[in-house]
Amino acid sequence: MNTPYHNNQEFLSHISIDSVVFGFHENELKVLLLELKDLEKYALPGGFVKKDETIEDAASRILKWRTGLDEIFLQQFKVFSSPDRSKDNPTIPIIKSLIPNIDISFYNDRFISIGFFALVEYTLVNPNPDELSIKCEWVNIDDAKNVIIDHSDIINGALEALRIQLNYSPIGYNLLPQKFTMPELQKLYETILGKQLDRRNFQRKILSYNILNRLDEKRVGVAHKSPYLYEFDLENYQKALENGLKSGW
Amino acid sequence: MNTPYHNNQEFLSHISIDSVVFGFHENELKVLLLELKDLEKYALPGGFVKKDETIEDAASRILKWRTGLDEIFLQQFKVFSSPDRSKDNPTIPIIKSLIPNIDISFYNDRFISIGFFALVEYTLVNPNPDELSIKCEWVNIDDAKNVIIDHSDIINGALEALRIQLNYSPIGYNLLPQKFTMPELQKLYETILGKQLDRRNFQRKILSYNILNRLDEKRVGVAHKSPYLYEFDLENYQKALENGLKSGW
DNA sequence: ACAAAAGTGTTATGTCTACACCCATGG
DNA sequence: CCATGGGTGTAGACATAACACTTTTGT
Repeated sequence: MNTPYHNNQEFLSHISIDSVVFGFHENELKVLLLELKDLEKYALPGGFVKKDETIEDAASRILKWRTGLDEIFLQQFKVFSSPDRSKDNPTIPIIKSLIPNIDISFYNDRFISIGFFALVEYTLVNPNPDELSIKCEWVNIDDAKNVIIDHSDIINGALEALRIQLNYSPIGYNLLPQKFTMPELQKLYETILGKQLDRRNFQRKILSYNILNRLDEKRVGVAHKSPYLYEFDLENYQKALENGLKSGW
Repeated sequence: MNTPYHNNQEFLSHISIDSVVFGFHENELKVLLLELKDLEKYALPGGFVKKDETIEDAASRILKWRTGLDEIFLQQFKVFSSPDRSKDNPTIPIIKSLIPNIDISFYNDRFISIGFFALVEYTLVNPNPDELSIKCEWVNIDDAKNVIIDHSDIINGALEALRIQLNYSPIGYNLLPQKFTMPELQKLYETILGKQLDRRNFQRKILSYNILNRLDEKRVGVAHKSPYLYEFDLENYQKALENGLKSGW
């Protein structure tokens, strides 16, 4: 079988992409990580840029392979370029042992990595490991610690970018299932921000954007009072994206 | 004389840097552009990344060469990667004609460009052209039109990033001389944002950040009532940078 | 019936907006 | 002395923060 790692001559040298894929499940913010073979370390899903595609197309292609999803919300947020990051990359021995005849010089070069973050609906993802990894799985963001190279910096940078993004666009649409409750949306915000928010003030503020429709349905089978279900009002949601949520200056 | 264009084997292939250097003068927002030889086109100051430096160091080195300034406020904001951007790069013929024996294949490769924006104090800059350009000069941002490749996109992206930055940090420090008046600071904000602001509300908001000291001096020799001079309170300014200006959520 | 969570409302506080007035300066 | 811009203040609209009561559900 041909994998991306064989055909390194179709990629641009020195440039890689690493994506922090965020998902939300059971009130926890998760990140998609690969567990590498023979190491007890994790890595971000990443890859390289083909000679005729944009970095956005590359990130999209890579994540389609990892998650099965088309049309992922993706955003570049920072380039990571420390010269040290290319030293002692623990995936190189794995590649060498798995593909003995490979031209390893491509991987031994210095790489500058473009960081993307992605927002996906947890339940739609089919995590798919590659030949370097034993598994691809969701990890709670607080537990995403034992990672290679500077991937910890990349994760932190992505979270920071996500927090800023929260002030400019209504993030929930990409992370939640179609129907969701107000407390679920609030938990999402609280988890991203890492702080508690007032229930009533949160609801008022979110509703003031006019991007949610309350349905005539409630979440049943849950303990205590049944909360209403909401969905995003796509038309107003698009408008809100164009105008931006905050004025600032 | 040896210039960067000769020694292309010391650079990473496929990766370039383009910087949008903002300055503020006579109530206008300016951008530093190079006028290319034999073309009636302008280009952003840019360059390549050495094999052992970060992109931030590269951007800093390149701008030191162009402006004479150390310690420039610099921030990466976006990577530009359209495959088309490497076709018909009008600087390649110039390089070829100026340096006949050069290995042009480096420049003929596809380049992905990392966009930075820089904020500098206009009066401190000594614009310095390179061998490809007849001059390096300040151009009003509205007149920065006749530029090569996608440099127009890069300028627009930088301006957008600067506008967002305005909500997170007090920009004026890097763009204004040490002493300045409130109307000057306001004009800077108005120019960046492209809209008028209320004089009194602006002053109140800026002062509420507690990052300015009003001096016992006024600008003299100017028509009408003499405005007070202000300077940044560096201690509080640093604090404000750490905490961020806006809470948002 | 009770505990726990959800729906809804109120009040105080602060921030933003839109103005009006007086003052100083150069012409 | 006057036109122009700068310094300062204030009232209303609006947003935010803090908090209380009622309702619904599963147990």
